[in-house]
Amino acid sequence: MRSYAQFCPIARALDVIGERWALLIVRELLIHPARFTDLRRGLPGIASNLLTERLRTLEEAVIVERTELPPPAASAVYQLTERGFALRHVLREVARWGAPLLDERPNDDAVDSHWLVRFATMAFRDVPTAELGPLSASIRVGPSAISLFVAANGVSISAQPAANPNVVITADAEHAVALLTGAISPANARAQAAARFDGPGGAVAQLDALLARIGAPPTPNPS
Amino acid sequence: MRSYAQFCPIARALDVIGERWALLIVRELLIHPARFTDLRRGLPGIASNLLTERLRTLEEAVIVERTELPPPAASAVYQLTERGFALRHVLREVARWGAPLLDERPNDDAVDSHWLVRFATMAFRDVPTAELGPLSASIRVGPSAISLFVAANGVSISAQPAANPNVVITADAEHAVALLTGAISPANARAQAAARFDGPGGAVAQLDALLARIGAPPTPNPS
DNA sequence: CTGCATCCGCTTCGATACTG
DNA sequence: CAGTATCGAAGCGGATGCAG
Repeated sequence: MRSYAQFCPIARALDVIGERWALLIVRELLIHPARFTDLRRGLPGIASNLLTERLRTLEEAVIVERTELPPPAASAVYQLTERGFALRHVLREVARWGAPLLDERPNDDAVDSHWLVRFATMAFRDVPTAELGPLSASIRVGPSAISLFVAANGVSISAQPAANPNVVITADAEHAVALLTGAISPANARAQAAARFDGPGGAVAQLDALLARIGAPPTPNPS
Repeated sequence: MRSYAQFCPIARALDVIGERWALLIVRELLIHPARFTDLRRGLPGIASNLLTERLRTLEEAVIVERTELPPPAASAVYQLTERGFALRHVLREVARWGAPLLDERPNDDAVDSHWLVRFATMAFRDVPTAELGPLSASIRVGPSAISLFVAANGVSISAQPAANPNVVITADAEHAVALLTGAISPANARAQAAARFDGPGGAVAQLDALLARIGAPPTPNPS
């Protein structure tokens, strides 16, 4: 990409991550390391040569690392470096900003629940669940729905609908993303009628506790 | 821009703000509304037809608003809508991520202090200064330097060096941006030897108090 | 199958010139 | 000052080919 040639942290950042597809590749790798073909699956429409080129650029920028797997699986895996992983903060804000757009123009793109799985995976990755669960929950956002299974050893996420979830959370995309990125508390979301939690009070309380562990609200600073 | 056609808040956001120059235009407008030519000045290298087209796209996306000024100044001003202003959170994270890049490749782009003025302006825009100041400070980052004038009615920022600043803050770009976006406290920055505050203790304490009002540390959540 | 490289038509960008 | 018009260059998207 042509550089903006400006001595400014934003311009410098965009020199590296401003190219088409670059942030979406990072988005994919934020879930877990992936192979070339896995990435293509998650990025419908990308030309293979472009993916090759982007991966090279991201490797040069020390955002992505290419690792050759040992012989049994003669293949290469791409994963984020620490600097690449730091982009989760950028993507979190991009997602928060973009979520309302999903509610506005809900239905012309291919709809699958992959995006919800992604956010749930990121949200619950390192959240402690001791003393919580076992319980199951479903998150419904328009046509998308995923399942959560909370156990003492962590939260597992599935794109399949759960049989009989203890709690069903229903929200629009904006507030689902806000909940899953810690921008809003469950109580607050309910107070605004922005989310519904259907289920027995005890289970809802447990989910509240779980969601509260995702993180603090966004920085209120004016920068 | 061609749409990613994916039902995902990140992809939808990038459909709108992922085009070349788009976020830099928003960056300019975050300081204050600007006219076409003001924008060109802040975006060296942009072609005039591209700026025209981007402004139109951003207007359609309800990020930018075009306002015709009344007759005396027969001109148009571009300013951010609320949705556009909300992009400050995205740009804050982009800046935090990109700041270390400035320290790595310090010196091949045109260097001016405009970028520091921008961050300081954003940082101190709505910060209360009652009981603080009057005092002056200088922030030095490599070849760039700006001046701060703290008074009871607010903080004014200048790209000119102050004559005899009460305090001189010296830091690398990474930590200067971290300080000005509230990602790190002054005490913490000094403890890491990431920033120096030179001046009498009383004045430094006042600057500490000022910087502490910028905002809380970044959200620690793992999304 | 995975991980590319090459070719080609199309879109977007960038530089410059020009106009109300 | 605030754009529009033009045109070559670069980047993108899709198809295809191919080695390991």
